[in-house]
Amino acid sequence: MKDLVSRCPIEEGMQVLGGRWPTLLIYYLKDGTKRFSDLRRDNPTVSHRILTLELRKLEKAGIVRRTSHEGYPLKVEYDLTPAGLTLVPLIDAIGDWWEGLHPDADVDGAEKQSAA
Amino acid sequence: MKDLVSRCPIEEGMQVLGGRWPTLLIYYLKDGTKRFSDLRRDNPTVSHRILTLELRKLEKAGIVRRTSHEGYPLKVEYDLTPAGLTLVPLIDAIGDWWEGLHPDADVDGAEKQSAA
DNA sequence: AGTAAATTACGAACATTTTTGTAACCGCGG
DNA sequence: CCGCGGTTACAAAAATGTTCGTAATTTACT
Repeated sequence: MKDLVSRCPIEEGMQVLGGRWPTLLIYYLKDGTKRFSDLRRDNPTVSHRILTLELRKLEKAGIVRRTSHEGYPLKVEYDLTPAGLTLVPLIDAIGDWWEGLHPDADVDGAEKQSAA
Repeated sequence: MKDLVSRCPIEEGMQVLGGRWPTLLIYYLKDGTKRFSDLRRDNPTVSHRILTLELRKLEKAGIVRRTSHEGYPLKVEYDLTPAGLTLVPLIDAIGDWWEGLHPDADVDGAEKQSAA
């Protein structure tokens, strides 16, 4: 997603939220403050480089806050900003919408038996 | 966005809506039925191949409906399904949220003079 | 006690994978 | 011969992953 093609706030917002990780990260941060390594452990499928990049992007967008503590061992904490918190119900709504549209359809192919 | 890392409906929904085009297309279709070439003209920055792909993805997701008319010259019409229509206010909400978070901040670098 | 190794949170270089674009082609009618 | 609405093959670009290195402190081991 290199650049925008319009000045639509929807497009701008989706550029930040659009990828695979942003909503996931927001969801993990919903539970409260997390350290970088916590987030790494929470979703091991994201590389630390991308995790860093995504967190920075969310930080720059004003969705998460990064708090770097001085001492050693290093400690950096991430949590949602107030704006990030207000976003949560909105992406929740999209989840609900999707769930209503595709009721319990498993996209991946697991759990084939529905009525046992 | 190759595959999902969770069975979260939010992630599944975002996988469909996530790119640059889906929300744009939904917005153009909000105005009513459009032909393929209309959509091409509406956003000339998308290649026709990707437009086809995106439209098909949205169709498969149940967001847009594709109606192929028989005769010649060819005529294919696209419009939002009821589910697609219910989605509109949700992505609107995201746009509003973003706008509230970044009030008239131009992300691109244009109109530098704010207080003339 | 002294040294190697792990942890912590990254940054940078390079490799791979995924996405998007380009160009050509299709059948057919105006 | 172009336009409609695509599809296919190939090419470019973008996203993501992998690996190595950093600074300082704790832990592990001998």
